[in-house]
Amino acid sequence: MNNNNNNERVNVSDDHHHQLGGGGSSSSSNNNNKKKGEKKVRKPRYAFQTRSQVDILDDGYRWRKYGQKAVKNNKFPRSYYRCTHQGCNVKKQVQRLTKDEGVVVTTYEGVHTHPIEKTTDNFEHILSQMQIYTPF
DNA sequence: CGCATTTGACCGGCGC
DNA sequence: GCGCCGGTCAAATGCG
Repeated sequence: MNNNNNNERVNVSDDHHHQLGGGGSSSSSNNNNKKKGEKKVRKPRYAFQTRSQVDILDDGYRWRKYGQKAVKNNKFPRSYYRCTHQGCNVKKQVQRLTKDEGVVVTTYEGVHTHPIEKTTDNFEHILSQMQIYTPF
């Protein structure tokens, strides 16, 4: 997010005709790869397994869905959410189990840099049944 | 009027 | 080298 409306992507061909992915643009002279030497900020990944009927679990933060794609392993599509807070680049991934439609796997990436907005009573109930998997 | 949500397209990496 | 998979962005629309 961040402001700045100058978000124009350098499109060599302005063709807005549908083009198959992959082909088309590319093969251009690129070079400027300004990379900010950030410290190795490792983003821990936390996976929570919860039993819920809806994908939208309010854990007290604001989430904005930014994509939805179906994986081959799962019959249901995967939902991608992102925290809409300033400086809070936390990503959330929700996936439903094919075998158990009532089971939802929520994977959190990163850590929140701001206090919780609110604590949902339901959220506490979810915490009670949710199991945390931390492979890192 | 603002923002969150939705869909499509595209890119990038990896496998074969 | 190309194909497939997975992931993210981007614009438009609807709702509050």
